Amino acid sequence: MYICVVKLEQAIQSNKFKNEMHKASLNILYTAWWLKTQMSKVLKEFGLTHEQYNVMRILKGKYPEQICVKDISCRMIEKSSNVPRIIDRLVIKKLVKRADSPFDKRETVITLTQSGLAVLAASTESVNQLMDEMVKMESEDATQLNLLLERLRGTE
Amino acid sequence: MYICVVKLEQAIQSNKFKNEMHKASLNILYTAWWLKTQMSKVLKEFGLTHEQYNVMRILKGKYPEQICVKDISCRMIEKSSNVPRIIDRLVIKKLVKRADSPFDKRETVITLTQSGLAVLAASTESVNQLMDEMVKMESEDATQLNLLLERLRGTE
DNA sequence: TGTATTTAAGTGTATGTACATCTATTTTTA
DNA sequence: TAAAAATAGATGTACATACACTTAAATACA
Repeated sequence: MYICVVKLEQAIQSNKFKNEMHKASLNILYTAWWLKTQMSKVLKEFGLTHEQYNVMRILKGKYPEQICVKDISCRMIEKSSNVPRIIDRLVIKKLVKRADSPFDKRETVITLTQSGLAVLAASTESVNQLMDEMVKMESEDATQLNLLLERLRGTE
Repeated sequence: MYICVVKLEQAIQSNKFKNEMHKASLNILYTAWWLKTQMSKVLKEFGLTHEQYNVMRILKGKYPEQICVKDISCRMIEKSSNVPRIIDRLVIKKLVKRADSPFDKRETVITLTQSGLAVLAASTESVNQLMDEMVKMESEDATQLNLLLERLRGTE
């Protein structure tokens, strides 16, 4: 499916919004879907899903330290992600390794493999390139956007 | 799982952002997940998922006119939604009806039932109430947010 | 110290997404 | 007008989400 660049009204074929806040909610949901879809296209070339990529990024953030499943979960953007299952698929592709924690036998610790590091580096380069091409926004606008999103969630 | 109100850095336990735009992307994804999760809690009381609710809202927008599956699809926020399957579940719950189109035998037309209308009205009231309590934002801020999201997607 | 509680991870199920494919139609066009 | 192309919807599969439940291990505490 081809996704052309369109305003929200065109994208969802509606201009009946209760108010600006209602429109903003739909705009956030649509923009999130748009971002994920664009990124997924690039990641697919590396055989990765958006969520698998997210887990790998988190592992890279601590590399070469090992990190347990719970600590990955609490760093996920979507908190209800089922991390053990995402890891299952990364293990099959030999991009990460599972091991028992030496400190707590309940925990499983995960590490990127050499192959995982390589795939992550290559895919990250493609993703960054896509973002540079796709997202046309000044740094000040991005800062303002961050401010407004935090305000919306009531964190200030 | 309890979702407390937190800044992005706390939410994903990271403050390593490549730049403000990178942070904004993650912020959009997180805020979208947060909005969906909060709404889903309310909708669950009515036995509805976020996507089922979205389909019903679209049907309401044209009611009492019937509308075909394709026209629902192109109004969905997430364009890759598998609308026939969402409708399957609404049919089982007798909230919508399927019928053959009299104009084009390939098409299936969908309408809300009386029960569907009632459930939609009640759930919409709850959702609106939630939004009023949850989202603390001035109308001017919402307008600015809409402007920035459109700018990010390159539609101006 | 022994029992109760909590915690970590994994697993089962219903729902949804992303994408490919199939069938029945309608539209195009040679 | 007959064959080819396009379209609408349904369906199959892999992956993910949301949430409940299980098991094993660690921690709390009586």
